[in-house]
Amino acid sequence: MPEGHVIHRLARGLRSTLGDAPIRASSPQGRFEASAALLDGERVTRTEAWGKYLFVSTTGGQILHVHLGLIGKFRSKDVPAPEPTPTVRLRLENDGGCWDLTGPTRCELLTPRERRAIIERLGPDPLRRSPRTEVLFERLSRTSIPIGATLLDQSIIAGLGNIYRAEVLFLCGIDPRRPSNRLSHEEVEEIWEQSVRLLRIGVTTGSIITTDPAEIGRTRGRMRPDDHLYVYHRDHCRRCGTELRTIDLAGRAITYCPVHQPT
DNA sequence: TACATATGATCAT
DNA sequence: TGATCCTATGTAA
Repeated sequence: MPEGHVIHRLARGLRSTLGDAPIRASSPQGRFEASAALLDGERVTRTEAWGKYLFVSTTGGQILHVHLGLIGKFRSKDVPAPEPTPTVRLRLENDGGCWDLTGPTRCELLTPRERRAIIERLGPDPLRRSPRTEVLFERLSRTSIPIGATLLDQSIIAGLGNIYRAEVLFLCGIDPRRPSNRLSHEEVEEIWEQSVRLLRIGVTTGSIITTDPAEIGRTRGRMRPDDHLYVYHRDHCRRCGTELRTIDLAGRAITYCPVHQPT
């Protein structure tokens, strides 16, 4: 489930379980064997997430870069760890924990320069402090590409994926087809604030939850998955029941509510 | 069994 | 815009 919140959780999880002890690194699948050998015996010094990009630095100066893509997973296993499945590209483990990476779109060792190049081409990450709405507004104001498409562009805002883009636009009441440069300053601010809020909930809970429990009136106890979202992958609006519309933007399907997101 | 699908990005045309 | 990469899961045949 890789949108930005997952990567930030991974950064924390890897750091806290692997701690400062030397790690064993291996590539049961074989495609990362030579690089894994360079990580083997090192200690993790830093883990960081920038949008959906994960970096793990080690004492020996290695920088591991992982991007999960659409189907990648970095799973935590209890130690002592079970035999890895044949698809595990990379296993990192020590007495504190074990992590199995499968299906990544990127798994590579980078130089500091290469790492910097990746980070520099990313837009502001709502889960980080630094740049804020001004940067986002400036970038959106330069293009007439629909806002539903630009929110997926990691060089404009880093960390949102196909679920968050649909839910953020719903909560902001913005039609995804609207040209990016026709958003008001206030609307861009709200997009940023909602992104920050929702991604933080994602980091805390591990799930993408955008609905307000008070509104949904969840039947006491835990929410059902069907209660988590307003529009993504739904047929009818979770708020008003209206039949939703689905269009293609930036090569992916986005669903919106014609009532709450008027043209 | 086989196929469709998925919370992504890149590269070729 | 389309093809491609990578894996796991659910549904259809």
